[in-house]
Amino acid sequence: MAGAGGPAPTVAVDVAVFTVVSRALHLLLVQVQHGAFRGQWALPGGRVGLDESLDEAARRELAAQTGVGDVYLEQLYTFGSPQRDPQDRVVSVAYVALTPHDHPGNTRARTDAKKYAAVTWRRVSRLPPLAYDHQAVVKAALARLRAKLTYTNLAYNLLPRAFTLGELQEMYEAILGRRLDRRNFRKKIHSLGLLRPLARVRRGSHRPARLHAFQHRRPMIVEIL
Amino acid sequence: MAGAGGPAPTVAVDVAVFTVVSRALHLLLVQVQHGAFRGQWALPGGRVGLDESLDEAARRELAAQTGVGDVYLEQLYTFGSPQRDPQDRVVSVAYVALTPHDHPGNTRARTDAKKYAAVTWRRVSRLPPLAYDHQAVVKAALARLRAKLTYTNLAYNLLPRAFTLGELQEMYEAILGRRLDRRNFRKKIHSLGLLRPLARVRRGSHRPARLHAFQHRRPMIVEIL
DNA sequence: TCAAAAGTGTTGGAATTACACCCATGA
DNA sequence: TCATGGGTGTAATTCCAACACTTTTGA
Repeated sequence: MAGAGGPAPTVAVDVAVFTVVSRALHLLLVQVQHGAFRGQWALPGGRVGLDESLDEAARRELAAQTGVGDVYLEQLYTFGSPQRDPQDRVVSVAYVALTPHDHPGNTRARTDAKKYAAVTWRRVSRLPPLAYDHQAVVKAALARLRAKLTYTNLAYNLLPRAFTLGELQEMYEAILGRRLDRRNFRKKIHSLGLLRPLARVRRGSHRPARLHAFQHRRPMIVEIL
Repeated sequence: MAGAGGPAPTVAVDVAVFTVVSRALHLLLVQVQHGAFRGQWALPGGRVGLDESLDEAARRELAAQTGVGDVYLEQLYTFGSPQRDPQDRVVSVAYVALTPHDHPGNTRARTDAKKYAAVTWRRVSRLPPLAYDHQAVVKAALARLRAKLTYTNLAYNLLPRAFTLGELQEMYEAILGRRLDRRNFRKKIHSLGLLRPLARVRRGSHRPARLHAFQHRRPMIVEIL
């Protein structure tokens, strides 16, 4: 608990960043540059510095490796099996992060093509093999995401400012992996008073849909489903 | 993520062990032996070794410092603020542990008086000031415990093998901090089929109460309250 | 006029809450 | 006999799940 000791594990962070693109949940991956897993895909992350908190380290590594900033960030679980990294002993604090697809912070990962060549968004349903124990991390992150969507308003971190009720429902269906009854869904959302109808509508080759925004853009405990 | 680097935080574990003694929730504390917090009370814990997992480190430190073994153990959260330990940078993986009051593993903490002089069970409602950021750890541990009691059968880790329905209800009331309706509580517990009535009864200066045991002594997701 | 998504209520069943009296024992 | 906790059922309410048709627009 105090004083300097013998050999010790090092501390890293790994971040599972999710977003919803065209009705499908996507995960942000980077290509490993060094070591035994070189060339494989992995979660962005890296060593924790001496003078930064774990959250700060997660944000720093995420921005440095992918250009994605200003995400919702939540600590998930700490993975510390001695065998998880074959080279040396790394204890990794895993994070879940959420960001809207159209957010300026994450489009950078696509536009600055040279700098972020080894960065990609992949559909969660079609992930490549992942380095380290990152498949287990992603599995835990998905479970957390699914659970928290049902009893919090975290959805606001995945959608743009304005959206239709249909888009909100599609997002829930994409993440939870099941269909929801449209009438019951809207009834519930309305009764919770989470949303504010906007003046604008979204047009398409069908009846225009009213746009809505979240009343509050901060985490709240709300029983949604 | 790979290779050896510069100065790095060290990794420790801290364990918040709860039990229920005479209708009150208790927490296991140890006296700090070295450093700035010497003499103050703290959660048992210590450095993680190179060749052990985090769970193993938690069990090892718990047993070494308090003699308490064979507990239910669950990772809680990782605390990594640079200022949490004034001496050096320690990232601490916090655990919640549960054990029945009459369990052999924890009575050792009381009987081997010499070896475990600096170990004590304290009522959660009357905790002394704690070293490091352990007050925050305990707060998070309590929140986790309260939440999980309502949707899992973890209660079996806090009660002896055989108990009355009244004792089970008292345990819930002690931890959740609110009274429960006796008839509704029993109805719910019975309908879930979690318990097995035993032949024996508990006697007192009142009508004897039937003893029960948990049907399964392993973690299960069950909506209890 | 057609296709496509938006919008809207009701009903039956299930689950939850509130609530009061008698029972068996030891002192 | 009294004090103490053990044991039980019902009615009202709330919550949840199932279900279909009309509307508005662009093509």
